[in-house]
Amino acid sequence: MAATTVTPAVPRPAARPATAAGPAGADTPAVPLALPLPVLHSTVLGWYEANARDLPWRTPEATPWAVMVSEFMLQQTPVKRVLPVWAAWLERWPTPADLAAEAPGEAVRMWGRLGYPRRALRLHAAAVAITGEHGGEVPDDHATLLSLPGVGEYTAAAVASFAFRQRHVVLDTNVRRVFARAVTGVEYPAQATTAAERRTATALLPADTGTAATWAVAVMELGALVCTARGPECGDCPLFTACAWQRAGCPPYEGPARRGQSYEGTDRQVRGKLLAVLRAEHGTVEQARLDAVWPDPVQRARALDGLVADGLVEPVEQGVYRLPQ
DNA sequence: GAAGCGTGGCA
DNA sequence: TTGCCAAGCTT
Repeated sequence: MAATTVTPAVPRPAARPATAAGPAGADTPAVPLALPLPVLHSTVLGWYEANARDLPWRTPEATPWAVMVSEFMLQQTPVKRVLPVWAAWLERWPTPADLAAEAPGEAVRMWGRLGYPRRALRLHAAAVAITGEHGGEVPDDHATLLSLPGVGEYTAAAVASFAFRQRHVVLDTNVRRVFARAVTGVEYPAQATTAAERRTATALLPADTGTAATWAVAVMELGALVCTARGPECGDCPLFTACAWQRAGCPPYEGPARRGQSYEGTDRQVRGKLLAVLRAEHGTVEQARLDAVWPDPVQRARALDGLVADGLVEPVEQGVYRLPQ
């Protein structure tokens, strides 16, 4: 990093637009901020050093497996709810082989109420693959990580970056929002990740490997703590004066309506209720117990069929079910 | 590319 | 209260 002192205050940028698409438009990488790259890096990294949360999966003692478990659990679930389950999970299954030796249903049970229990099944399947095909060690390269069940582009980059300190573009919802505001000048990113976003993130990634790894987690943390979806704390933001959205006067979001996920009355809700019964029961469960959770028999049957199809529930005999063995 | 997939907290 | 959001992945 440059010898310049890391100060919270950012030099006041020139009076030209913060973002300038190149002459060729969308195919040209956006010019990142009205801020030299080294200054941007030291500003965000300095902020991170002073404000990062002490999360257990960020400690030096955290194994790659511990990092990977945290990434699975954090897919769409807030940190606060993940913390206790993560700790219990790693106490019980300190290595992939420990989990792989158990029935998948035990993973579903331990998952508790984190939501999206298919993640538990995929984490178990990933542990089986790691144990059987990778010598019991979490793979350290992006492509191999990507081949594991439940590991997509984000998770592969996150594990490679956080657990193995590699240099990868880590694009999650936090990072996308920070760049949407600071670089592009809009309140929210598009629904799906675009090539332009990836170019921007690539252009901003520090060249040094170790610095890049810290940068990735630092930008995520900024999005999680300051540049939040609702009620961002712009007054506390290290990028306040450089932020394109701020300089544009914080224009409200204008894109298509962000899809709200309805829940009440959906199959998802029924699946959740059915699985809650199965999780609480350590043996088999009779049909009548399941029938009690939802009045509509058609929807109930559809939800149960879906759970069976997903491998989250195992039919034992006619009218008897259990978590998968 | 859009839809489906849990759950809880907060404004 | 209701709607929105939370370190996405799979089909």
